[in-house]
Amino acid sequence: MQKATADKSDPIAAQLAPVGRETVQDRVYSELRRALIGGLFEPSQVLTIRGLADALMTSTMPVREALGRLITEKALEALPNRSVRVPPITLERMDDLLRARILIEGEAIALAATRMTSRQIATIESMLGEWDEMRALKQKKDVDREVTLNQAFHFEIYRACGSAVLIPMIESLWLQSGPCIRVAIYAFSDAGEVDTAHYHRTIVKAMAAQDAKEARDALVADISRPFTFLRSKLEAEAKKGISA
Amino acid sequence: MQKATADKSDPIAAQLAPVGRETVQDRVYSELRRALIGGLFEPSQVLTIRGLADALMTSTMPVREALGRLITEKALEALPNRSVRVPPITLERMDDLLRARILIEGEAIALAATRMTSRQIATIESMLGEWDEMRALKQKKDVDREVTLNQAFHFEIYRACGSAVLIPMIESLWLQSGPCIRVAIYAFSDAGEVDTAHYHRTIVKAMAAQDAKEARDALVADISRPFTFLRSKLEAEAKKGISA
DNA sequence: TTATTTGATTTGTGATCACACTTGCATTGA
DNA sequence: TCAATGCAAGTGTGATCACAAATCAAATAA
Repeated sequence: MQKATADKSDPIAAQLAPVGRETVQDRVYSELRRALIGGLFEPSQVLTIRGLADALMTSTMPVREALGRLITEKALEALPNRSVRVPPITLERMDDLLRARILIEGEAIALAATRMTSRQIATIESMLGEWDEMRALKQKKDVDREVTLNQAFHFEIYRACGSAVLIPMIESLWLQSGPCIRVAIYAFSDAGEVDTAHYHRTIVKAMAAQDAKEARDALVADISRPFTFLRSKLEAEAKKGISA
Repeated sequence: MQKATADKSDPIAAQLAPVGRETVQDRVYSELRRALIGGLFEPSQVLTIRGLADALMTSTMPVREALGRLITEKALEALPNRSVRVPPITLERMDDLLRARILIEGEAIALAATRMTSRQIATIESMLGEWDEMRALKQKKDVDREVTLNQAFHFEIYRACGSAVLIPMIESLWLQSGPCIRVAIYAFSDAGEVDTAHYHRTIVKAMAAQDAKEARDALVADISRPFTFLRSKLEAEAKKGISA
């Protein structure tokens, strides 16, 4: 029908952009999302529409829509000045985020534990090797790759939980805790060893055994670590910097 | 200049809208949000930007931003046609939503159980009276008022949980389950008695006793009811309407 | 009659413009 | 010297326009 005519009249153009031509607005949204999860923006940093539009080489229109969406996800914050910024880190907010993540991601991994196929388990198992590989040449602390790999590992599991409701909520939580995590990972690198691989190994073992409770506990230990670390760091700073 | 002259020439107008002039976009967003939670849109209904702009007496600009925000909250659905619609009801989605609501709202009420002030408990207790009052003159089934009152009751409790992370998630869940709930309440009204007040009374009793476990159980019973009812209704329809 | 094509209308998307408000800086006054 | 006023640049918001894609309808051909 209409599709047939389009195919007949211009099959080549249809081939070039066959399925879902992505809109500029989606591209901008994904870009900002990735930057936020990766912690490329600093907490309390203010973002301007025109500034981002220039940086992303587009007009203001897609940017303002993307910012609006990120604000509703609480990934950004709308100030009364009508300007938007990355939410600042506070101890209360960190505890709040961690509690929500334990609750929801814990539920997701428990669901996934009984649903993951051996194919999917093999996938996350293969990801463990990349940590060792990265540790081998760790003269350069590649924080970006750490963040990316960690994200891929977790969401490969969460996707298996089979809940179209929980997964977007987890994405929103990662978006909100992104800036904190980046700060924590930097602090980690200074402090000592990055033993993410160990925690992930424990998770994989539990998933392979289809042990939901064990998997949940291992996950809680994994995601709590950067938060508790950053918490002690912030408390120490607050103690010595009360004057500020 | 333009501002100074405006302020000097018309200080009274400045008084009338002094503090937070709300943007049109926020008004549109709130409006659509209320309509969705209240179930004023039917599942699978498609919404057009220009149509809503006309209905809300504004241009397309605020509407498209509001729609974008609602899509990221999964309150609306973006079709590959680039048109948006209210997500259709499926059994899988209903179960998914109910599980998430039990998980998150259950946690919120458990937190609130230990934090509610006697002032807040008095508030929700006073809300019980409104149910009786409404039942007294229930010749006309006022679904809108039921929805509003139910929402006010629950969120008065959730607000007390003290989590700036959980509450937006609960709002998102209500947004997503709004269309289902409306259908369920209509079915309720046909089927028989609306005994929401009984469930709410049990909740208030648990909150007054600061019994987190009891409160969670009572809440689960309350929010599960419309879902299980609608579920059986949908299953019956699916059984007899396989041909369709 | 039915299927196909073609043209008109509708719709989303992106860009641009106009306006109001905020912010920051410089000039002016005490 | 310091505070206050006034001006200018910057920013968000809303409206409008231009364009491409989709949808619908009528007309035509098989």
